[in-house]
Amino acid sequence: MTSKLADIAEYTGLSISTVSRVVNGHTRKYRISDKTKDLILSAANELNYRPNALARGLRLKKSHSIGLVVPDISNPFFAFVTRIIQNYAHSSGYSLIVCNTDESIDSEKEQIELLLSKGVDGFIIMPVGIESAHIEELLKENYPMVLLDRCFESLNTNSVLVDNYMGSYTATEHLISLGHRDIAIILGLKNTYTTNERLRGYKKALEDHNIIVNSNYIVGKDYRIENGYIETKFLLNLETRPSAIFTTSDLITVGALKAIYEENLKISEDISIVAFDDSEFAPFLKSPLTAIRQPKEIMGEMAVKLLLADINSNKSDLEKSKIVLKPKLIIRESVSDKRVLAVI
Amino acid sequence: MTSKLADIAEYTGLSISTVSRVVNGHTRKYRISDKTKDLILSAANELNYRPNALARGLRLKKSHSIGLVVPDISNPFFAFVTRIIQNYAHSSGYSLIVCNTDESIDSEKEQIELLLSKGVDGFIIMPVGIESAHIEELLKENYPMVLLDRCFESLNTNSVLVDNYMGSYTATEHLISLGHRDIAIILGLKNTYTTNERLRGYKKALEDHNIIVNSNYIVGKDYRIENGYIETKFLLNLETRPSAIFTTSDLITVGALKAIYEENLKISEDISIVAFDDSEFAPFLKSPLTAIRQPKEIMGEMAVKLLLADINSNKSDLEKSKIVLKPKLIIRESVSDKRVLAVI
DNA sequence: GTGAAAGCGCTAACAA
DNA sequence: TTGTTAGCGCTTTCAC
Repeated sequence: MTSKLADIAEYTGLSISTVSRVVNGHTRKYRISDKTKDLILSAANELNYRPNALARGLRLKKSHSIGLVVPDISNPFFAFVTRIIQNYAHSSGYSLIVCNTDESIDSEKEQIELLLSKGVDGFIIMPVGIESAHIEELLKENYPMVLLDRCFESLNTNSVLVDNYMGSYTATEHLISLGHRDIAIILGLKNTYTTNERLRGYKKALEDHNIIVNSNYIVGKDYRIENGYIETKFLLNLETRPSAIFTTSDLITVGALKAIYEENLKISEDISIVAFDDSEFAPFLKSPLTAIRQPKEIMGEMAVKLLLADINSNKSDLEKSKIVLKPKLIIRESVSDKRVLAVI
Repeated sequence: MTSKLADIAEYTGLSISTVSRVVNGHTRKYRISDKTKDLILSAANELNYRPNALARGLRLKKSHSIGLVVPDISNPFFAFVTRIIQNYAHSSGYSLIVCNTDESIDSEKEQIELLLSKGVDGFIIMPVGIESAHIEELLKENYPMVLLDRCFESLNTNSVLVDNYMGSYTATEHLISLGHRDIAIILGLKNTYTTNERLRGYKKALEDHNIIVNSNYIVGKDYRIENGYIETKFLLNLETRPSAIFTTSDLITVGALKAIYEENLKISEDISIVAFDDSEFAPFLKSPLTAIRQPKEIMGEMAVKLLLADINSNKSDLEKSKIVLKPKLIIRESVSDKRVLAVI
């Protein structure tokens, strides 16, 4: 049903090369006559011609597709960013091959290898973050790449990040400013740049306000709902229960909510909460959630922009850009004002 | 840095064909000696061999990738289903090329064309639904395909659906059973199978309980938050305001919530709501949301399963499967019991 | 057991 | 202004 260049060539009595030139719009460059051009174009239409991207990619060593590696595409944050990336990439003529790693480093390596096989022109990676050797490899071989949302301190890569340190500092300081001193933090995946930065911001805010860091209040190990649930359960049953919890990712927040309501506690009244990552639903929760909002659309667009620049630059020694965006505290009602209570 | 078959052939002094046979695991079939096999395998490793999927695909006319066409990947429902599909496809040896249509039929046609160019082995499509000619085309040319979440009455395709009629009937009947008679429905995209079915279920439930259908109460035109917001605003300001609203998709629900709280109304007390599509956040909303839950994981897995069966069947006259799954009503607290109020 | 060679559909350097 | 041809990396038939 679908035809190839040779079919059109035969049909029109012209050569394959001429047909190729016309269907690729190189008519000017090769000074193809209008007659020939029209003939070929209508034949292409007639014969239902569809270019074969595999053949084209093989020949040109360009597939016009980019590989997206994401930890969990069902997580609202990643889902949103993925949509932005898809849209922007598509409008720039690139398709997206999407790979989910489920936060597994082995899966991540495997997926990258696969994408390499598929001949993607570049990568946008939201890495698991606990290991970087395979990313370094990519870097050494000069594959166009940008790291998104998470990066490695030790690696000089293109990256688009949110200022995790600042976001975390702001969130913690907000709590402190409302009189909280017993503040817990539930962290995501250990030993990653993102987690380290968020922890650093938390600690620094406490220290700056002369609050001693309580290691019992620093918990968590990954980004799943269960982690949020378990750690919140733990915190709520501590002898000296914290007055506030800082959840460092949206799925952790869901787990925390689950645990809090299960314990029949009221948010704000009994326990305050501030979340990293804002959600569409945040304003409509029982206790509208005070949250750190990340500029998701900008992150997505910026990542594609950077990647395309990288792809289209021939110099391998192109400067790498590290773009850090500022998150924003959205104050709602999930944090109690302990100062008022003290006065009463 | 990366090598090809010819490099290994040269390195080992063997021929390209032998190398190909070994790296593809056809050693038995061709009775390759163990010595040769080991030699080649270690050379492949040494030289960092990576198969070129483009060349392979060109030769075999199989790309081991499948095209996923989705209306809005940032919508939690689609995001979740996409993750399931990605995981299952990957574990079956297939990559996913993901295309977002933003509910635009033109975009959908374009994306399908593009996927065809890329030589995908099959399609999983969640179609916009207002037009089917391009899908029919695919069908005629015998491309493996399954329609997911939405389908066309007129087309005999593989499809995995939720029983929209029943879900809608159940939701509406639930409202009626609690004494509601003025029930509005906010619909998604017009003239699509899904919307028609949901409307049909709503109407039938009303009719079965001798409630006259009020056309003022049937509103909505697409799946965006704004649609939910605008239509809810409209409904709430009607002279005879409905006592309950049935929102037929999760983004519509978000918009409805926004409008309701903006009008300073209390859910349940002032206005009841039941939603099609359950959300992680639903239990933690100000008014925990009564919702119709769709079996998302099953839908995703089933779609891949069906597609792989289609891909691997050589007979073009393979029976098409239409799988209809049952949704489930999750009762929470967003619907008031009007019967009690009447008694009081 | 292994190799030579054709060809998948396309592009571009070179020729005319 | 158009055509001839080599070759991208791979699989597989046919030959030995």
